[in-house]
Amino acid sequence: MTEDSAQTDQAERFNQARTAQSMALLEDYTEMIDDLISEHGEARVTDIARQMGVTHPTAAKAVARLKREGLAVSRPYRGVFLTDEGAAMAERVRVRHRIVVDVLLALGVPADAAELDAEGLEHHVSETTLAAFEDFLRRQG
Amino acid sequence: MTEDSAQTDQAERFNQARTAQSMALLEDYTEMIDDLISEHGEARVTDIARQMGVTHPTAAKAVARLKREGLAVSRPYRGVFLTDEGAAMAERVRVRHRIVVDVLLALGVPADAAELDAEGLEHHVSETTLAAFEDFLRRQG
DNA sequence: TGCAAAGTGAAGCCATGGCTATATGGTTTC
DNA sequence: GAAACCATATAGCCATGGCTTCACTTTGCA
Repeated sequence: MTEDSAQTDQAERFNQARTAQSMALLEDYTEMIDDLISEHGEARVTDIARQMGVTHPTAAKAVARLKREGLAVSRPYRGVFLTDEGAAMAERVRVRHRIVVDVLLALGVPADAAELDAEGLEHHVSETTLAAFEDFLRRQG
Repeated sequence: MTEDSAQTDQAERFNQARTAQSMALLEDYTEMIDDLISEHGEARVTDIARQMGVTHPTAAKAVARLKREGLAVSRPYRGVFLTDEGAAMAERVRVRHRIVVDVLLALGVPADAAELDAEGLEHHVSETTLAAFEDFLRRQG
């Protein structure tokens, strides 16, 4: 019984980690689109692709998925724009990224490594952990 | 130029985060196999599958990949065993997992959330960041 | 105004990591 | 020793996220 639920728990952890990485792409793209719109007033598929380090078709496919999920809208040969939901996600992601980087810096991680690792880490930080991070940063001053 | 290299840098970060997750599976499986051998003297595909929360064929496919990468060996209808390289990886993963959990706990993350998030986070912690984590834990006492 | 370059879209390929279903090899038990 | 049951292997399917190639708009400039 104990052993059984222990196994289930661990399997659930793995499963959760796996599904988290499925969200990661959406989060990265929404944040990138938000960045591009802020900086250049629009987000073209080509720009998204270059910034993400992938080819145009790959970016286009990702945009299609964002549209399917209701996070973005676009018209053929026009730029990509975020829905309210997409913009909210981008904002959440940005805040979380900032917090993760700040925590790493506070722990003594060099700035470049902090930025580098944060890109991978941020998608696996739960709400609970994020809240703890914020508390920690507040205590640190 | 500045803008160009900035783009390249960011794209590289994303690429690195993507390849990191390709290692994640290997790491999880080697660690799991190591655990099973320690506890039960052998690692059967069925056990691996149950522990990882996947079906047997999925686990078998993963084991095939481990063998291809030189991390594990197995003979048909016999258990799976780690090579020296695989065992070294398992050990590294175990140590890193422990450190990540300890850091989260030190930051005030609840124990269950720490374990849960560590499963996803650990694969994105670079050597540099890990070293900083260790220093931090030493300073904390 | 028209044409070339650049951006976009569509189709089709590959690898990975899931799954189900089916066949076959081991083991245990009677 | 044979049968039944469990473990393993194999085959084939799906979705995702990369890629290349090719066709078609847009756009900008001569």
